[in-house]
Amino acid sequence: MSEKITIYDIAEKLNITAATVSRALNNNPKIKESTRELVLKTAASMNYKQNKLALALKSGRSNNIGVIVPRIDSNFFASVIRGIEEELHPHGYQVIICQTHEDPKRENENLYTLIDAQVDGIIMSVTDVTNENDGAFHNVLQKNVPLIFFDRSKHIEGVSSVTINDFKGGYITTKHLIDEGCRSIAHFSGDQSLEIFKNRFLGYKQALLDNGMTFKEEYVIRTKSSVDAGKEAIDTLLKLETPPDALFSSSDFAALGAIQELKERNISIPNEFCVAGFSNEPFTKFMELSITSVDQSPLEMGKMSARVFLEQVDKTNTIKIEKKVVLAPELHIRKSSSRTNF
Amino acid sequence: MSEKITIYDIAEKLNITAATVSRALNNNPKIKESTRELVLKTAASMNYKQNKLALALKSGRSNNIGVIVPRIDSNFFASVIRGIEEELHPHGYQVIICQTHEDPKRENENLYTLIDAQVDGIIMSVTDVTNENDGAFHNVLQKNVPLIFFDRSKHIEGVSSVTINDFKGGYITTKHLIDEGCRSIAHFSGDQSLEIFKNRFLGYKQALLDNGMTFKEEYVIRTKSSVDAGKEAIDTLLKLETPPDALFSSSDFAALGAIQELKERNISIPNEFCVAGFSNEPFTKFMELSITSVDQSPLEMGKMSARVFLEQVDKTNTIKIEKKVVLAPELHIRKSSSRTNF
DNA sequence: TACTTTCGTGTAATCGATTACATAAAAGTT
DNA sequence: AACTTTTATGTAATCGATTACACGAAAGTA
Repeated sequence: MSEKITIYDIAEKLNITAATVSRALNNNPKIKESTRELVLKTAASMNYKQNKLALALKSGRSNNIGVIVPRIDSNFFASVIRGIEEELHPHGYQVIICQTHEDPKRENENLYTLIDAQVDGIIMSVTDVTNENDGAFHNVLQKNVPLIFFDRSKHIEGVSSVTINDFKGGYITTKHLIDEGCRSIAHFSGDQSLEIFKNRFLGYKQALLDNGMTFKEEYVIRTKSSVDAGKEAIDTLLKLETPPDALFSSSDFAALGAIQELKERNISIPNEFCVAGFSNEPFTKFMELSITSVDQSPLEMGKMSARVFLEQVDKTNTIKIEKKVVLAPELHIRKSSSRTNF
Repeated sequence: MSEKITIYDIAEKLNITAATVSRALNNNPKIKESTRELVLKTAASMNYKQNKLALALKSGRSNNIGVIVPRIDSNFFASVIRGIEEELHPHGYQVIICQTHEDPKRENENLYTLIDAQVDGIIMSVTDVTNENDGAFHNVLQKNVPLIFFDRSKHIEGVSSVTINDFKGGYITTKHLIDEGCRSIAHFSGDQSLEIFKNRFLGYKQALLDNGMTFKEEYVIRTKSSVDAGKEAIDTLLKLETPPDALFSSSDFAALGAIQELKERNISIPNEFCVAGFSNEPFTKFMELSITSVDQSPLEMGKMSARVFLEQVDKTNTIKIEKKVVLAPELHIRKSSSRTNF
């Protein structure tokens, strides 16, 4: 019933060799037109399907690309993956998904597994920069498999990356809050070992200094990216002697937590307190009190990563290309920080 | 540099044959303990990695499973995929993602591509039941590749499915609205050719009838799953001679649109009007006016689908098993429909 | 001692497709 | 006619691993 038709079956039926069949199917110009047509017709009638595994083994290319993300069920990562899939699909690549759950061990394991599976490239967002076990990464590079980081990257020679300008994201958001009249702006930061959070913080700080405002260490709180973490953090800030009157959060979820807590205390947003987040999660624009946030254009990031991969995949044996693409962040100003008009 | 170490390299180094190396690596009991240890040690020192493609070609199993979804960047599908990945990862399977964008042509194409890629199984959510081109599906079944539908399924003999009890979801939600004192409940439905929407509608209708309320055709509106579609639809309803005082929407997004429009008209929720959605999208619980919604436990649905696949994958040559798993929906009651206490 | 088992390893086919090289037939050239 | 070139196809190796079968050596049995 489930007969697997191979080129040998076709060859046998037509009394020719598999080599001829293969050539006919691949439009090799050395094949007589009549035989080609005959082979093509026979192949179709026998419902022949090329075995990609055999092809992959022979050619050394699997036409699969691995994508490693902390988790897939976050709007940001899902959108990036969507971008990657859409850009790569027309080129015949399939996307294999791996999750790390922020565990460096899983990250290494995934890298090894993907290499074992002979993927033609790996696009990933790093989990933990402090992961000292570079072995897995070097294993990838040594095998000449193109490696591309997106969003969260690591400094490894010969590795391309697609990120957004997080510094600018932090800067323009903070500047916006200043423009709205906020005078003491706090910041929720993330794991400072990750470049993205460090740069958002640096952009925030620079914007303060450039606009004649003082930077206060106590206004910077390291939080996890969750609603509860945001509630806790804002609580700490409000207990200060001189509490802030605005917040730039590196996480939309933490920003939401802060907003919920502020409302609880009857602090009016945006009049008494302005809030801005980061990532432009879908809910930020759905809220009644919509939340200002920085968009990272994840779809574009995914597509760009895929394009960088495509550029590299064929040249992999020549020179190591190291391409750093930096996308521009886009601030979406919404009610949570709009004192002027809305 | 990027030397690919094979069992032949190990064999050569040790002056034995590749067969022996293979057997040693696979813990074949016929191998002398000393040789096994020697091979294992040498393999490790040479950094040998088994070529999965060769293995796949030989064994006919790729250890890849294909997942087809309309789109990946929706919380529901992303969560299902997460569940699948987490359940299958320990078994050594990799997950290949395909998107259909609700296009039956893409659906067929993806099916063929996955079969070409020799996946060991396919887990999918159908795009369009009216898709008459069953060829792709039968091609899968004929090749004895386990096929599992989740959420949106199609009636095909020999195909297992994992769904939720949408009828019950519609029923309990409608009953809840009745219990809150609503007397004329409207319904936003989706594409009635999809079982899920038909069943939610039927559950809604039955709940009305069981509770002595009249079912009105004019209260049922077919909408797309978007905020704008919800706004439009509620507008239509409010123009009726006797407008409804509650809404059960098959889509959270449409429910949100309705809520935004109701607020615009200063209709108080939940006092004057109750709203409930479906899918339990993250934003429904984040809103200040949180939205009542039916949870479909997508993570569990993904895991269950994966388990059904695992059950079938080995028995595929024996009897065709057709397993229908139906998960229970869970109503999350929130502010948008809670008149009593919150 | 002669014969049978057991053990450990080698030989070679196989999975399905591609392709360098060889070769026979056809066509072109002088 | 003799020779060269072109065309179309066949032969066989290759990608890397697995495994049925074969076989020599060691061990066990009578």
